[in-house]
Amino acid sequence: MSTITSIRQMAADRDDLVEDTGSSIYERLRDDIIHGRVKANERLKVAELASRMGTSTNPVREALQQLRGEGFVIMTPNRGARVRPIDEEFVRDICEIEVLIEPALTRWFVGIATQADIDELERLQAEIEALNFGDEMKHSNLDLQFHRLMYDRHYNRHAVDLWVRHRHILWAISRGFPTSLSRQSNVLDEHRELIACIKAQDAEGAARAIGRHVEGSGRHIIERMRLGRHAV
Amino acid sequence: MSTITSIRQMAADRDDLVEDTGSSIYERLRDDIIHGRVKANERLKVAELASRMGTSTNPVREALQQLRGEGFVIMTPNRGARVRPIDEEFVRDICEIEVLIEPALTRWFVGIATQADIDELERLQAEIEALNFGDEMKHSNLDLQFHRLMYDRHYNRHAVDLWVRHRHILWAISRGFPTSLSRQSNVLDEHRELIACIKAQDAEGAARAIGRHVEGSGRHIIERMRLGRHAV
DNA sequence: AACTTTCAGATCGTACATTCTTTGTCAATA
DNA sequence: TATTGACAAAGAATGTACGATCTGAAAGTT
Repeated sequence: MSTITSIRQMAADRDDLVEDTGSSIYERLRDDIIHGRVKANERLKVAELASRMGTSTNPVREALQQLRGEGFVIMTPNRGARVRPIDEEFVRDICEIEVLIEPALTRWFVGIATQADIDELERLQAEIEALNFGDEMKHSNLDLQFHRLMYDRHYNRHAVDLWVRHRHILWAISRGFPTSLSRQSNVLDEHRELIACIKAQDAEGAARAIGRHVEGSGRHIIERMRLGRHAV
Repeated sequence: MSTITSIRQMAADRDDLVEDTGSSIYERLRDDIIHGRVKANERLKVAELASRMGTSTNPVREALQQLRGEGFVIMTPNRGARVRPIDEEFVRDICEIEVLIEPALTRWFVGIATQADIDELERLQAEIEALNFGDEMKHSNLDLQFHRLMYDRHYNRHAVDLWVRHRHILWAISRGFPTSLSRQSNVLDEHRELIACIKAQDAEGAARAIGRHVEGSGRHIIERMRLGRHAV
């Protein structure tokens, strides 16, 4: 037993110098694409990436295939992979889809919400307001919990998965961007209105509120992208 | 060398009875999953698949990664891939998403449609009616052209890609299933109503029509799945 | 009975071979 | 002389083979 753990430890130590923070090749590549560290439509050469990542070509190839499945790279036969541009259009497209999906998920939630759910939403909202955008990471987590509480029990797993993926992407893009004061107050307002509608069993109102929420969030991200072009 | 070719030949011969029409490994795997030829949650072993496909393991691995990106298989580290169940729920989930997306795409199309577009739609519709569901493949192609004409120029490439993917999946599932007479007439009616709304510049009406179209199509596929559970 | 050891089966990583694309050079022609 | 075409060689993607590592379960040991 001790031998096994020591071997594992050695492997971990050996990789520390290449800074392998548990992040897989897939995640590193995706992050590079989302944050624009690789230019749009740039060609991704397997051998080059492999040497950069400190591995052989196979893991890179598989990561690229996965990214292709998710639409982050575009592959043409015998001609390799190119990065799909992650620009304002991309964000707008995703947000427009979410403007369609999230209201539907929310409408359904209004029908099944219990008092306990509402209490939990208000508790999270109170925590968010108390934090007041002090810690980006914590806020993001609370916000995630807030929306997850509404969507996680939905029967349409496919739609929820889509939402999760889109949220990951948007979060990765907007990470590091500061949230404007105006957007901050809007976020709080929209959450409060959402809770009020759920309390009043007003499904349509809740749907409209979440629609505005998503749209405002998207607009804010796009504005930030236009300003600070990757303040990594 | 001759040994290798003979081995390949053997593998090819063995698979000829499963019809190897030059289709890629990815497509074959995806087809197997969509058509339920591999059971839900079944484990997919690369070596086994490789020999079945008559190739080495690497192409299979990459195909699996791509399928993972698209959500058809679920992979856990060092533990391989499992099949994501493709059942009525899956179809319902996809259709519900399309019920949200396609009306939005259609609404936009009404705003940019030219007389030439309408003429082309009517031409395609006339062809569809003339064919009258005689040739499944031809009908599918015409129907694809019909909807593609409306969606292809949309600015939201992400939404259109999603539509294309979903349509491929649904088509793969419903291939081989006969279309009931009632559904046939409904399809024609819905197309006609759609064209009428576009002519009249009635965006909302067109959106409602396409919504009913998608919903009816989904319902029909699910009914067929319930009936012919193994008409492979 | 619980824990450890062992081993087969499968995944993951590396190295190499093959095939296709692309690029650059050189000669032939207008 | 400039342009085009063929052709060779480099570059890169795809496929094959094999070794290393991990998992799961069945054996044996205390």
